[in-house]
Amino acid sequence: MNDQEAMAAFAALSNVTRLKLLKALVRAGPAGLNAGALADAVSATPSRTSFHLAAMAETGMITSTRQARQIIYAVDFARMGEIVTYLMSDCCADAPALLECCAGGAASR
Amino acid sequence: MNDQEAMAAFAALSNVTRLKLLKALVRAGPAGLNAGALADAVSATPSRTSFHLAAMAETGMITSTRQARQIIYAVDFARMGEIVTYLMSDCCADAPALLECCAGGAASR
DNA sequence: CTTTCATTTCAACAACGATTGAAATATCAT
DNA sequence: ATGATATTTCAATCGTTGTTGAAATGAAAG
Repeated sequence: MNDQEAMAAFAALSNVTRLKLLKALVRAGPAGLNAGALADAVSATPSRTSFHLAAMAETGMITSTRQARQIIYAVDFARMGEIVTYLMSDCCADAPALLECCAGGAASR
Repeated sequence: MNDQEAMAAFAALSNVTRLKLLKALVRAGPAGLNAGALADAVSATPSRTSFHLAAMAETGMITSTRQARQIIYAVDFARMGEIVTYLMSDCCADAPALLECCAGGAASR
């Protein structure tokens, strides 16, 4: 994960529709959801949903696989991990004050 | 940290100049750096630098304090921690696959 | 092979973000 | 006060991103 990839990932996270899509996909887990269901979940038109899903897939954050007539999207958790890691180490140089939030923070709440 | 604040933070991270500024400020640590030094560090005009610093300060990512003629900027590490935490828990629901990157990942590399 | 369903692509337009250079503000020294 | 330094603000411009609805693609069913 280089700076450019990371920036693209952050850009993907800075839009309401895309953030909602990610949350819906996280909730769905590895099984994923099809485009139509996602459009419903985030109350967006098919075209708008497709546009944003394509943007997210471009960053590697999510994957897409065709299943008959539908296209199933799912979170790539490994890739999401890379993004968090980038933010912690590459970007913030493993600042001690930041590592705390991880040690006792996210995991335990 | 709510969704809107988080999105603003991610937007702040999705621009080369701002990412460079953050990295420079992380390197500088709690002492921070003045606007001029930051402009030099990231090879940007004063006006451009000021514009982006204001955007970053708006998100709470950095703080600014006047010291005589200069304005010193510094990373708010607690706030950065909140951003990481948001990404891990609020956004990704503490997905097990993600927590790994934190447990053995960022801290040890 | 036509119809139906699911999704994407496209073109047009509106909204937003970034860059530039010049002018304004703030602080200190003479 | 005047001048010098540090930084911000402003208006103009430009490129990028988001939205819309209509048309195109792809896959299955009759």
